[in-house]
Amino acid sequence: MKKRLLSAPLSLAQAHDAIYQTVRRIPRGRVASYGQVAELAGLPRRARLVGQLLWQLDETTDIPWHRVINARGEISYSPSRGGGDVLQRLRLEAEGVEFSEAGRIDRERFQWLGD
DNA sequence: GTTATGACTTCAC
DNA sequence: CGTGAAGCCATAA
Repeated sequence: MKKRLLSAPLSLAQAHDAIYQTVRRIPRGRVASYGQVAELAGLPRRARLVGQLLWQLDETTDIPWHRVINARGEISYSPSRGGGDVLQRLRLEAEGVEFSEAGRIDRERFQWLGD
């Protein structure tokens, strides 16, 4: 019998699809963390995979990638994003999401709780 | 097979 | 609230 570890029922292709579908469900003006997206997609502990997938998206995608933030309620800034991180904040503010002085989002008010 | 890296998360100070 | 260390998982070399 083949070794079977906990919960890996999906192939990578299916996992990617599940994550994209989940991100698409995030309502306008709301945000979700990477870990939350992974969990809602049925992929617990795959937060880093979510980030990796979003990194592959181009500018013409219809996926609201800007509504995905880290668990601290903050945008994940990184040199590898080439300025895309700044764009993320602008897009969120355009949807009515407020940032604290420290550049953080109040999760109690703006985090998406699911459906 | 091992090692290093990263749009992450959690816990301990 | 800020920092650092450890854990985690997929990918690339």
